[in-house]
Amino acid sequence: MPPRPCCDALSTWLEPGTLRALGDPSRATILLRLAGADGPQTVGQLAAGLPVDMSVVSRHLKVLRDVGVVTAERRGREIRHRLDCADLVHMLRNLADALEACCELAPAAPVPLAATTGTTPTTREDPA
Amino acid sequence: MPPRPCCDALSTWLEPGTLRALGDPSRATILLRLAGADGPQTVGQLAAGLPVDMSVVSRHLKVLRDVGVVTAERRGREIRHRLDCADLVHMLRNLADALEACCELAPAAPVPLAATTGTTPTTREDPA
DNA sequence: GACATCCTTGCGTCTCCATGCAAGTTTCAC
DNA sequence: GTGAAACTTGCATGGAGACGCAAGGATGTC
Repeated sequence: MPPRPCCDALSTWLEPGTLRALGDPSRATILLRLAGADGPQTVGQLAAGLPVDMSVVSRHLKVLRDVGVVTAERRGREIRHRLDCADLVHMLRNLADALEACCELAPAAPVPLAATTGTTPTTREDPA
Repeated sequence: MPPRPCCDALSTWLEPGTLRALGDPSRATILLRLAGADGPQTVGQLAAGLPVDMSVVSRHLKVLRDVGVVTAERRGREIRHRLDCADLVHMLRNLADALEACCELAPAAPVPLAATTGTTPTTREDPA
């Protein structure tokens, strides 16, 4: 089978490393706290609200830094962490686009007639 | 700290289970093959091009079905698998939007004016 | 019915990783 | 210098999961 353009894009943007980093519940909680905080957070601040040791939080933050989702800046004794969403948002949107393109090209059943895949099933709905 | 709207959305769309399912290299390969194929693929077809046992592919497909990324349809002896991107694309886009909103609200540097690092900020209503 | 094909599941193994504790490193205060 | 605070890292442990093999359904063919 010839390679498809959508497949190239998909292989580019489907990054198991980044997705796995986001796929851990503890790291997801840390991301949520970083997102909900009023500014950069220290390791101690993040660990204070979590039921795990500070060393665990430190290691999770390293994983998140390694995939570029979090950046850190030394400030005296403290190290202030903040979300760095730009690359991640870019990746997620490109991944979504690539998936959508692939699914539009490969419908469920082999199209028997000129059945256009007209309905774009992008149900936009957000929580309250 | 008070919850922010973007944080609510983020906690809604940051699904560790789905992200973890996508975060395995073998499963990513399976997804790529499903995306690049010309139509629904059987377990045997998918396993044929992978260096793992068919039972492994079968289990990976079950994981992908459980998170709604892949659907299966029995066809005689065979079970035809295909990508089911709609929900995943929806999730990825909402996750990207939520992340972007959070990062716009929490810039790198803390707010200079009248924002002492105390418990001052109570639910700043965001423009977005 | 018997048999083959396609796939799933039970089981044992092995690797990875999340975690906690303790020790080490870096920075600031004195 | 000494000491404290804020993190990081080394080490051990427990659990989850990825894998292969073999046995067990499910379905079609004869």
